[in-house]
Amino acid sequence: MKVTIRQIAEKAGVSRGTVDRVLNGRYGVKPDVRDRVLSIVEEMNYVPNLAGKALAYQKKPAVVGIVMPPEHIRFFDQIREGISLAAAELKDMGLRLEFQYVDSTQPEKCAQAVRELVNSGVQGILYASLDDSQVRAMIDEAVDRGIPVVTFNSDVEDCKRACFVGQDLYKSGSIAAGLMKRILPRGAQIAVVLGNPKFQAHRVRTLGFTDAMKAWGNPLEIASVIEIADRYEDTFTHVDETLKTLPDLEGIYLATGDIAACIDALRLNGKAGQIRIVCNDLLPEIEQGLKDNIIDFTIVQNPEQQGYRSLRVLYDLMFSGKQPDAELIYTATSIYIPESL
Amino acid sequence: MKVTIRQIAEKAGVSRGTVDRVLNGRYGVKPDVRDRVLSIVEEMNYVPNLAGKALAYQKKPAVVGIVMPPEHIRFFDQIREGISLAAAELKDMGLRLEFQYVDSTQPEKCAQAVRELVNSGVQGILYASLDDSQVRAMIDEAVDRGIPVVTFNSDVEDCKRACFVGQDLYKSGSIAAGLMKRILPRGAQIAVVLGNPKFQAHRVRTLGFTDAMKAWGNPLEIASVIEIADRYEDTFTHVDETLKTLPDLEGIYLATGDIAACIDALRLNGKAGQIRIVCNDLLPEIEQGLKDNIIDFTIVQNPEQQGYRSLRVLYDLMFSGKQPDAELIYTATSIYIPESL
DNA sequence: ATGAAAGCGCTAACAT
DNA sequence: ATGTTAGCGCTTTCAT
Repeated sequence: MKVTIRQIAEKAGVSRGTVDRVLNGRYGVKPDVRDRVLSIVEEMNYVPNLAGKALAYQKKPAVVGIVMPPEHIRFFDQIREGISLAAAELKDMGLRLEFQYVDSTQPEKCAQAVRELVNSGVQGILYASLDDSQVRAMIDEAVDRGIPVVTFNSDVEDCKRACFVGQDLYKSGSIAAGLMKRILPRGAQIAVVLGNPKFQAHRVRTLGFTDAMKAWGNPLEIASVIEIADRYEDTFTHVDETLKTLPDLEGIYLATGDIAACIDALRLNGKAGQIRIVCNDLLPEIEQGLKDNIIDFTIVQNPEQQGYRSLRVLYDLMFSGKQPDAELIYTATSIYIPESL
Repeated sequence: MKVTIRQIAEKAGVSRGTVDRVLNGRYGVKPDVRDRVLSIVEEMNYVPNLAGKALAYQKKPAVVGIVMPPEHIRFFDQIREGISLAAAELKDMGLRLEFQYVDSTQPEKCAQAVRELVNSGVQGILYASLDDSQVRAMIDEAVDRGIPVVTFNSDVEDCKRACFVGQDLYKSGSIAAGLMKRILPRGAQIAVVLGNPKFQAHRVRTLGFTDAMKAWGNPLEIASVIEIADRYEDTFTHVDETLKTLPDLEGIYLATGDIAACIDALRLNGKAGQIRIVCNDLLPEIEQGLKDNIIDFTIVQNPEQQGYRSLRVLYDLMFSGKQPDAELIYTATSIYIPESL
């Protein structure tokens, strides 16, 4: 049978209330009693019963603050679905979600969102927004105040967050390289649309791609790396120019960037369907591109799983004190073709 | 605030005990009281609180019986991991797992396993074994006795099971076709190793593959379909013979069958790495084949997710009475290349 | 046939 | 500083 606080209390010769105080770090316990209880907890391998906790939390559920981009960012739709699924499963487990939608281009806004959550008394935070020094500082403060933080989809590095749930970006780049190598003849010219080097995701994917190519002795020729291609116009202009400069181009890897712009540039140059395209994620325009046989492969990062797992990991942390299995929890990276839809 | 049995009881002018009896279909409630309670339950949109239920079930947890192949079948390792993960999350939710490992070639043994679980009083069953008339009959009996059954990984069709959690086999075949089409030149000769037509998985995958090819106007020539290739010897002999008969063969799709045998046959014929191979799943020999660049692509069905979701769906069914979202719950079908490992 | 009440493990308000 | 106790929602035993 499982160990309960009652048994701990008996063995320690104190009341259940005291054990509860010790376990939840509340003030008002003599240090020696505290230590005795803790050692017994350790010795008996006590793990709290979640049903019991959940029931006790019914009146005032623990609040999980979630910082993420606003609802019109479609990429986050699937992530939100994953969060909803986990939330539905945890509906009676004593937690309540509080969303903070922030524009992820503004560092202060992001840090401010975390600050507000902390001040409003949340007991756990899920964060998917900008990686910035102000944000890092706020996350560290939250953790110091005993509020666990889990980042998802895009990480905040070098801070005290418990873990990150998201994609292995480097692997994503390597996979793209592997695909290109398989579908193009040796020596073919390709271009890489890096996107914006300020973003870790763009950089690391490109690195994974170029490293893999190098490791294979460069079976393909990376004839152009297009940077600063974030918005439609940038991307269109750059891709259009590249297509004109490099008439023999046979493939494009979009580490990210505006896919619609790339497709439009291809179409305008009469190259749609002729140049092999590998990109990331599964937005509506990418599904269309796959169906139209303009995009050959897209590499997906299981966003629903990212939402689902991050909430579960945080719940475990908050209610069981269970540390995540790893600091970086990667969701499966898989390859989609039109037939996958 | 949530509706509780207490509120139902008040509104119906009965005691909580009576409401409980009605909700759990226990005998000893006058029909008119019963109806009144039920209509109020309906009207107030009552959903049981899982923490409350879980706590009440602590003393004698509900037993989930799991019928699956024995532990030495490595393919099920990942599925077992998924089940374990779900079980860990549900550890305090009032259930206990009871495994029944059966040889999935023997219909009576499989049916018998289900029978024993039912007789031993389990309250839910997870089944992943043979699809057979005896099994179907036993599953129907279980369901008639109020014990929900969920099949996973391989379905049992035309029976009263609540749902199936597993792969979309037809899509898996189409994806294989899509890959072959992309990596081979038009008109190339390929072979399909069907495996054993007795198994639905083998048949349906092959059908998905050939249907897709047909729909595209047969860009590749299916020069040979190898049946009855279950064990090493069969597969080796057939593939070896095919390689000798068709010297121009450029690709092989293994809907299933013994991959090691296929690789050995390729090696002995000096064709390893020259003929493009697409297969299924991620067994150790397939990982090796990918790394050695003998296998080009493998199509994976997310077995861990199958284990995880099937247990969660069954739990919802048992404790919330929540019907699954669909009768067929498909886990993601994704494509792996060596870089995916 | 139905009501009353104890108990599942934990928390928190109240006592001491 | 520590003990006591009343719930949290549901099941189940014991009365009636």
